[in-house]
Amino acid sequence: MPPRRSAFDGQCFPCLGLPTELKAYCVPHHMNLKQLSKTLGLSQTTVSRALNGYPEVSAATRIRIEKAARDHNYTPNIRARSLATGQALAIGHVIPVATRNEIMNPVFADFISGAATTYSKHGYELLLSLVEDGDEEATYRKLKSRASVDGVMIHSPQMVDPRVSLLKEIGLPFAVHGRVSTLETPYCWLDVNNRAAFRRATDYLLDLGHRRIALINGIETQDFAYQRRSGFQDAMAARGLPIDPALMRANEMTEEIGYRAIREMLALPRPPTAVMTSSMITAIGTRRGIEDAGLIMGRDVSVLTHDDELSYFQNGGETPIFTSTRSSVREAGRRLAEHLIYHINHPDDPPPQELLDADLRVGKSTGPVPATRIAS
Amino acid sequence: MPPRRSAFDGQCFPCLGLPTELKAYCVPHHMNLKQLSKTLGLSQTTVSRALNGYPEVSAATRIRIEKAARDHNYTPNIRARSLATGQALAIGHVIPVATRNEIMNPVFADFISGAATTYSKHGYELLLSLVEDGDEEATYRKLKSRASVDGVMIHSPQMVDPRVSLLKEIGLPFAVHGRVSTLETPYCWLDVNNRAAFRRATDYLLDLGHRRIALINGIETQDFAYQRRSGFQDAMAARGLPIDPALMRANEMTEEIGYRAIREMLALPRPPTAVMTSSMITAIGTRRGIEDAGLIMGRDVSVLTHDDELSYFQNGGETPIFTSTRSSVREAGRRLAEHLIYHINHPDDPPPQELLDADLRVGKSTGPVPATRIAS
DNA sequence: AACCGGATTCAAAGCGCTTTGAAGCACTGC
DNA sequence: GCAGTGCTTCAAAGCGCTTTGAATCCGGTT
Repeated sequence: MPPRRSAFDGQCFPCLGLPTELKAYCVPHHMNLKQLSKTLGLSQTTVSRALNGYPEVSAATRIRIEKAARDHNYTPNIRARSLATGQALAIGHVIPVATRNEIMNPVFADFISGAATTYSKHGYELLLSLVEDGDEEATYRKLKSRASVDGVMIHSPQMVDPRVSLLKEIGLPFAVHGRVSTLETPYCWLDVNNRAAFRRATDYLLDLGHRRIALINGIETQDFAYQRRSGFQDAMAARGLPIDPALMRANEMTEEIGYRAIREMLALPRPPTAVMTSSMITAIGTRRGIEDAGLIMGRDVSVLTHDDELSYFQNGGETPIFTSTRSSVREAGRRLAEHLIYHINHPDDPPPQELLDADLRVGKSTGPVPATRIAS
Repeated sequence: MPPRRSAFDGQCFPCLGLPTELKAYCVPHHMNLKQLSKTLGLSQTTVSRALNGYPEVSAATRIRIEKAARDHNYTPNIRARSLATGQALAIGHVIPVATRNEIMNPVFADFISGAATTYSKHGYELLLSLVEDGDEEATYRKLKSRASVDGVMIHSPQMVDPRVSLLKEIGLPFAVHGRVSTLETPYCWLDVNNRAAFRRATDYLLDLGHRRIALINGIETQDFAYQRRSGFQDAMAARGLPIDPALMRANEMTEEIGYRAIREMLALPRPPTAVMTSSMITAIGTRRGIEDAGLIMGRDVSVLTHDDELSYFQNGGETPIFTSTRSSVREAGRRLAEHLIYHINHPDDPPPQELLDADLRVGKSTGPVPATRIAS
């Protein structure tokens, strides 16, 4: 049996701590609309309208109200507002806490900090739900039935992703960071043109004379990883070149994995002359592997990576270290958040979709095939 | 001028998309209390009480109500509830997004996922605010005046931390993960006994015969780092041993920093025989540095680290790799969240405080001073 | 002088829930 | 037969806000 609580009644936290006989002295420190309008000698309607920017308030009154609001440090109680409007003014991010905690994926961190910028610009809050594997569905349902959020953001979409149909079923608006390629129906997404970007990047390496090109990819049930491999394959196929399975990896994108992969590949009878990786972090491991093998990146082995422009893993300054397909994940967060909010507020419009182009940016990590290997 | 919105009126998102003439057919999919009690032929009062576990409901009625709630998938609208109770049922985490984004600090990730467990157990939500440096104060004030949260969690407390007095001033309950040692007044915190742990750990190394012990610490404006250094110094001083400033570092706790630090120290005329680090991540870098120098960890150089039991950086299995002072940061998150919620609901009680003991766990990374160096 | 219409302002209803204070009910004991 | 007593249940008020529909004001017309 939970303890019984009485309503807030205007008392602030410090006052709640006062002995009972003194509580009467607690004048609410936090102005509410009723107080404010009484102070001003106006109705709540007028004050509310003035502060929300509606036109039917005279200029003089508006100025007076705005000043008073500032002076008394008034901010509308968001819970009350959302009850009245039916909007939660919050966006949910549901993160599975598997063995590998998605929350400290640096891509996630940058994306979310971009999205947060947009949220706060529009007065939305960010609700973070960390859930054990398997509780995800229940969490989405609860978010909906409690009316905790107006919509949710979907991270790391898979090739086949059950979340999309679930959310459509329960009627919770959502936006996908990436895409679910297997899906036909329209939904809100923002993605990088991974396939085209990797095709172009592969072409770039091919033009430099490389033929044995390795791909150290992310796990290929993830949509983006699948797309990148397709782009890679497209480019190779277009020139009628075979792909050596020994030069293809699909795994988590850690430094260590990048290191091991390149070490193993360099130990092959016919090692690659160029490597493409799906993440800066893997690329950094790759560089370490190349150096540890006594080779020089950009001369002996070329490295081309996708660069999410993570704030934590900058790709050099003016002259980038790694040649890369480049697209800011933070910017993606900002933009997709705009789309989601638009989608929430315009349910009748077709859901916003956006495909960003990743530009190819040449750095110091790529160069022509070393003369010694041209034969191979 | 913002678009005008009408209240929710029971329509769900898919129905909002229907052409106007069909909207009337939208029976609210999401049961609310009024509907539910009408269905049951009971008053809202009774239903509410039954579901909230109050005693004044007959057993038979309660069972009937609970069944109906389950059948209709009813969950109370959390916004309405919190308006009525005056509780927000949410906890805020305010994270500064500086150049180095705190959000992807693995310690933060584990702590927050521990805390989230507790939150959801108690029906609280987790509100994440990412703020630019300098906007922190404004954010806390806004959280308070909008009544968005019942309390906030303070991460990475500094030796002198302005957040504590700010929160006391605005009357927002808080809990500190760590402590602010300079502070006298009582507040809610949970900390590891860093000083004692590092003193004991140092003693352990001293007992193994080590005399030249290095400390690769976190930035020492952070309270925990200061405490650890104090513990280290205490132990050295207690045996009348001098500390070589060349063996003390205080920096971010990355792998790279650990690597560089040990490489530099091993290049000294009198290199250390043992190293203490403040984080597993630094320790991993240290190990790499030792190996790259052609030495063997645990034989040539001992390494002792603090182990937060991060899910992402496990310290081996049954037989740990690193000897460590050990305390689960995830467990800390769980417990401190309990404390914060208690504190919020019992403002008259003294704020909960807890000091966890970090146990010393012997692994393979430490051993007696190598014979060749005993002389030094 | 009465009337009109646009510009302002307002009182009241309602969002979905909790909680207060009171009422209904079936017994018990006198 | 009636007040007294628990045990259940209820109607209504209120949380702080938005929004509807109506009222008021005021200068300009008729």
